[in-house]
Amino acid sequence: MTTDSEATLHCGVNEHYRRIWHTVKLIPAGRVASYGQIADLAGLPGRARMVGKALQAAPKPMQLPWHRVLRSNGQIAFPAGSDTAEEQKGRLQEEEVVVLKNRVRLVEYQWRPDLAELLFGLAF
DNA sequence: CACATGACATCCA
DNA sequence: GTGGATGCCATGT
Repeated sequence: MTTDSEATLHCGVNEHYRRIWHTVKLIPAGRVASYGQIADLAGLPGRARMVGKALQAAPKPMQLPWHRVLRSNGQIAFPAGSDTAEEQKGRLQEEEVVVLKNRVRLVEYQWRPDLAELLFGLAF
C-alpha cells in the first residue's frame, strides 16, 4: 500500500467525514441546518455534496441527528413520500418542528449558533 | 483514464 | 413559482 490509498486515508476523506459528523451532532433538537451550512461550519466551504456523502456513509450506531439536515430551501432531500422522507418528517415532528409539503420554514427553525456554541463544539 | 451519479448550492432567465 | 447551467468532489462503472 503505497500511494494514494494511504494518502487518501491520512489527509483525506475520513478526516473530513469526522468533522462533518461532529458538526452535525452540534445541531440542537428542534432546530435544523442546511447541507451547505454544515459544510461551512465543518471548514469545507462549497462542499455541501460531501455532507450528503458523509451522512450516507455514517455508521448507524453513531446515532447522528441526520434528520436535522435539510436543503438550503428547507426541503427534505429525499423524494416526498419515500420511506426515508417519512422517517425524517416523523423525527422532526417529534421535536416540534413543523413539516409541510416535505418542507420546513427555515426562518423559524434554522439553527443559528452563536460564537460560544461554536467554540465549545468545534474546539475538539 | 473517461464518464456518470448524487442525502447540494448559487445564479440567472 | 419553475427550470437550466455551473461549480463542487467522492464513488462506482
